Amino acid sequence: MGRSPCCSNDEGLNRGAWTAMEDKLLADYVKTHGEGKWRNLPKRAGLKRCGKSCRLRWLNYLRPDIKRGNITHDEEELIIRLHSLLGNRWSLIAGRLPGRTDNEIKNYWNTNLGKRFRKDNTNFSNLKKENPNPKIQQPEGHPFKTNMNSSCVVRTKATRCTKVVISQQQLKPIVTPPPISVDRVIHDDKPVEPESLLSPFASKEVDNDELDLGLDFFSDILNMDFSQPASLENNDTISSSYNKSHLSPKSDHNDDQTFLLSDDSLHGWDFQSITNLTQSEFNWF
DNA sequence: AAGAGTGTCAACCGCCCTATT
DNA sequence: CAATAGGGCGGTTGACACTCT
Repeated sequence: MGRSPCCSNDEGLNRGAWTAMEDKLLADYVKTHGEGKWRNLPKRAGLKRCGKSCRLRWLNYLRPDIKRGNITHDEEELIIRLHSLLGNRWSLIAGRLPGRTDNEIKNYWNTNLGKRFRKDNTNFSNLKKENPNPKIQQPEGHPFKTNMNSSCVVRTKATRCTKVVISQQQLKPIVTPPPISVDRVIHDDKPVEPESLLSPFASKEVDNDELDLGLDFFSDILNMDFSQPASLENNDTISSSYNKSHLSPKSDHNDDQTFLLSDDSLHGWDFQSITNLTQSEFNWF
C-alpha cells in the first residue's frame, strides 16, 4: 500500500546545501528539457540528488523569475491581507506575489509577521497605523484577525469545499451578478445547460433551485486584485450582522463539502467586493 | 575577543491529492 | 476499483550569520 519513498537513503545521495556545480547542472537541464519528471531528472542531469530536492531547488532558488531582495511594504501588506483570508496557504499567497516563493513567504511570516502578530495579540495598533486606507475598517481589536478559531480564514485544506450551493429563489432581487465563472449548475442531480451559467445570479432562465459554484468561484476570488484596497469603496454595503450561522454545511450532499447560503445570509452581500469575504465570518470553510 | 543568544532561510520530511495504469 | 507515479504542500530543522553581553 501507499507509495515508495521518493528516494531511498542508501543511494549515496547528496544532502544539504547545493553547490554551484549542482545548481548549474540542474538549471541547464531544466532550461533544456523543461520542468517535470523530477524523479528521473537527477539521473538524467547527472545529479546525486533526490528528485524532490531538485524540484525545490529549482522552484525556490534557480527559477529565472525569482525576485530577490527584501519584501517591500506593499508586499508585506498583501501577505497580511491574503493570510487573513487564506491562512497558511503559502502557495496560494505566493501566487499573488510575482517572483516570490511560498517558502520565502512562509519564512517571512514565521520570522517577521507571525511574531509581530503573536506579540500584539491583543493590540494591533502598529498594524492599524500602517493601514494605508482608512476606508477599510478592520474588525474590532484585530485588523486581520489573530484568533484563527474565529477568523475569516478560508480553510481550503482542513475542510475541502468543492461546491457552494445558493438558494436560487432568493438571489435574484438582492445579489449583484458577480464577474465570476461557474462550473456547473445542478438541478435534480443533472447538469444544466452551460449558457444558463453566464449570469448565474440573475438567472431567470435557470429553472433550478440551486446554483453550484465550482472551484472557479474561489479561483476567481484569488484572481481579484487584493493590492488595490482603495478601490473597495462599496464595502459599507456589507452587512455587519453577517455571521457564520448564515452559512452552514449542507449535510446531505455526498462527499463534497457543500454549503448552503441561506436566504437571509445574502441580504446586503455585495459580491462585487472581496472585502465582503475578508470581513465576514468564514468559519464554515 | 569570545561565548551565548537570537534571527534567517534553504532544505528536508512526511503527508496529501490527482492522474494514470 | 485499487495501486502506483508524480508532484505539491505546510511544518520543521539545522547551519550559518548576526547581535549582544
